[in-house]
Amino acid sequence: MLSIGYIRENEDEIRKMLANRSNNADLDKLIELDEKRRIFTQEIDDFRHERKELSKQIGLLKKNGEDAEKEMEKAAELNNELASLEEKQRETDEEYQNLILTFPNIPDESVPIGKDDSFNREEKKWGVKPEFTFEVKSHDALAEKLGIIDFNRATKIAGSRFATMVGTGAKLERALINFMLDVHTHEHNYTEIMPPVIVNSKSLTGTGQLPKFEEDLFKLNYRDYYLIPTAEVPVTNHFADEILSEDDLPVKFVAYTPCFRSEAGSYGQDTKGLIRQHQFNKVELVKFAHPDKSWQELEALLADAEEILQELGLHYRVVTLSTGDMGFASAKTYDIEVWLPSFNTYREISSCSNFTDFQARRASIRYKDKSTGKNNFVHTLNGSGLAVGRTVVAILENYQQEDGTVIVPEVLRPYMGGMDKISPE
RNA sequence: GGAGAGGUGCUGGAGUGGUCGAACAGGGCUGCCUGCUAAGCAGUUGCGGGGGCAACUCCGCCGAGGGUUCGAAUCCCUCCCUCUCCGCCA
Repeated sequence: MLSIGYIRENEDEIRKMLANRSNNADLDKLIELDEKRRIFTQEIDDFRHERKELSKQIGLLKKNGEDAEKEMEKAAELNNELASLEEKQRETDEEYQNLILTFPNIPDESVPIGKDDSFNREEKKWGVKPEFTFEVKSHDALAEKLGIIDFNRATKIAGSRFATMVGTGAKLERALINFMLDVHTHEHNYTEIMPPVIVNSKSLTGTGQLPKFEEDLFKLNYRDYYLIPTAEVPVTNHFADEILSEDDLPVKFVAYTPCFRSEAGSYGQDTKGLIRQHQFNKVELVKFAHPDKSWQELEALLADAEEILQELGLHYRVVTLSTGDMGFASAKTYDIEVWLPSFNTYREISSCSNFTDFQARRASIRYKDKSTGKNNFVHTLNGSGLAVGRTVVAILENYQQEDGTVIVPEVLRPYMGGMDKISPE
């Protein structure tokens, strides 16, 4: 959420920002509602003040055994007027709240301006594209031949966009999770946490998935419950409605969770294989940072995610998402895209963002400034470190051999009982 | 799921209709004192919002939302959460 004070004072900048993001949030309406809301608030405050004074008088009069009829009538009249004002304010306020929640975060100046992903800026490449002397197979073809992923049975028991990992496939998935968690906890000093994977709508509003993106979520038919689309939701909300000590910043968490996405609106895209699933595993990095430090924390976060790919020996590039391609809550997003030979392109495997105070404001996550004693909003950041399913895809495709076997990257072998090659089960 | 108890400020804990944003204690902060530590003395100490250049001032907040009343932390209703016992269960 943006600060209404900032919006009021920087109307032109906000208008330009919305255009850059191709967002049609109604700024004029917001400003109008804000003014209305403040006028109502003022009037209601005045009425309440008057009523308070009257009530005090009534109390005193009654105590002295005097007649307070006149005052009580006056107070009842006041209450009538108050009630109608309060009703109007309630409506205005609700409309205002609903509207301001649909305003996206302001992109950082370093973000390229453009309407879609063609305006994303490539920042760097790491490693080299693997060369193949034979025709490469797609990961799903390889996995089926090896008998390590069963797509058909997953479809039978759940539906499309699900997969069952079998034998070495399941072991590879688990090895990757453990490897990633170990690197981030032991080498990068993140604290591992395992949060609920079901959350309420308040949490989803806090991180920005609601109210605008409800159709992307799986809503449970029980209470106000949703399956998480990413660990960002429960982990960022870990400190919702709390005030942290300045000395505790930055707080760094790493969480492994399954993630659930409806993938509404992606019909026909990536229908084959593991790329786009309703359920997938992800190791997520989340930081709560001091506002003065969040940009350097973003660079560090990106480096932490990159290291996983480097240790796995996977070729990738880093791009900065353009204003039109970046997420609603983000001020700046780096995508790490891994090379996938069968697609002959780079595909997103991690997304690292600085949300500045946008989520902190929605979820009310603050820290107490030591020098001023004031409470300020922290900055929140997160990034995949990494999406596990897509890492499996990248390993299968990049390490495939002509005979259909797959070499296990060295760093994973200790996690796979020493296995150095995946052969047919 | 059943029976009972309870949710108050950083913490403990008073407060059952009127001047209570809330006694008291602890903690924190600031002075004084002090060889160090501890103790002592005095003061201070919640969050959000509106108005004002400012000193300041006004409104809201005692789990959440409704209701009764001139007036609610206090009374009533609904919900959420916590604790104890029982049932069930991994």
